[in-house]
Amino acid sequence: MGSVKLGVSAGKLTNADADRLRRDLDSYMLKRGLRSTEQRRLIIDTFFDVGEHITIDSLLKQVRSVDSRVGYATVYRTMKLLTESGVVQEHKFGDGFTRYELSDEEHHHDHLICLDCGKITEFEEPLIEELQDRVANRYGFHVRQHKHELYGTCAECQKRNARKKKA
Amino acid sequence: MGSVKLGVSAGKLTNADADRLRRDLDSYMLKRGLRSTEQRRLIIDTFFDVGEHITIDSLLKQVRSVDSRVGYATVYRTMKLLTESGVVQEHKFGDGFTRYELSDEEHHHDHLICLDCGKITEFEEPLIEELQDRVANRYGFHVRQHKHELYGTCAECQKRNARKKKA
DNA sequence: ATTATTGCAAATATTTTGCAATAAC
DNA sequence: GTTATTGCAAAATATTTGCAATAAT
Repeated sequence: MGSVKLGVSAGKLTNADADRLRRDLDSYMLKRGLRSTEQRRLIIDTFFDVGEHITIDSLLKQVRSVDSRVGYATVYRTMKLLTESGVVQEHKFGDGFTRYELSDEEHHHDHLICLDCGKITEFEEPLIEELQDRVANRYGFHVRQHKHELYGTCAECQKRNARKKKA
Repeated sequence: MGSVKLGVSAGKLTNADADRLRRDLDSYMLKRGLRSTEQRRLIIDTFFDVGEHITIDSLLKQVRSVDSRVGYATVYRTMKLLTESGVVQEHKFGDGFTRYELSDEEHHHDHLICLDCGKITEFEEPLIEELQDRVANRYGFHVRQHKHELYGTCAECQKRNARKKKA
């Protein structure tokens, strides 16, 4: 809502990466004869601005602060479109809300999810990916996508909890 | 349904492990004054028999083949009880159904999920767990649980698909 | 002019819950 | 006898869909 908008960042991606994704999306839409509507542009722009792990609800709120008439089915449909185009990835971290983030093919990352405050942190660990491939090979399994999520308590919440205990 | 029942196995766990889990459950229920009803016994016995990655639907079907009057809310409530006691673990593999399996504290395992046939295979890889702990340490993150799932195509489905392509 | 898209409301699908009846302690 | 548990139906939750109106091509 009253949040500070930078209008520059798209999460941890560089502007060049974000631009590439936008071009990917354009060509995807062109190929299928999909149309560029006011709503889609607004939703997509808002998402690229806010990025990182946003929920439909939160995205809709931001979108409606600009155009209050946008329906939530449109947001769902637009995010589905983005997902199908490969430009964004869906995540379900178990709180019941689907979250979306821009794809980053170069640097695949996974997630730490704090069960206390909900904060989501990204991590990269190529060695894990390597071992994972080796495991898949053992079973002759062809990996198309994967999910590696650590659930627990983030550093800040641990500190906060320790303080609370003392008091 | 007409499936072969061994009446022995509880997935990959040994009988000793399964027995320990049952004792854990008993003491958990005793401590909280929870009651052993006919329905609960039936549901729990059926689950211990069938085990591994079963869904509520499938479990209810098996239970109803013995006692057709059991309601599905009872199955949900019983599985929630088992989960809260720590005896079973819930998994959501993304097909919309929650699956349950007996906890195995000794040998933690993760999953390969075939997107073609739905087969779920377990794997163990202590080195990944180790690296994972190291990652968590980097962030001062305290891991309480984790999820490592590889989605793709299993060996059999790859073969089957190759055959189909030829034909 | 054709047809993709929108917004609404209704439908889905899984899980949860309120409540009166029942059964375990 | 007290209170946890059951089964049913209704509610809750997130997402999807049918459809008439609208807008992009």
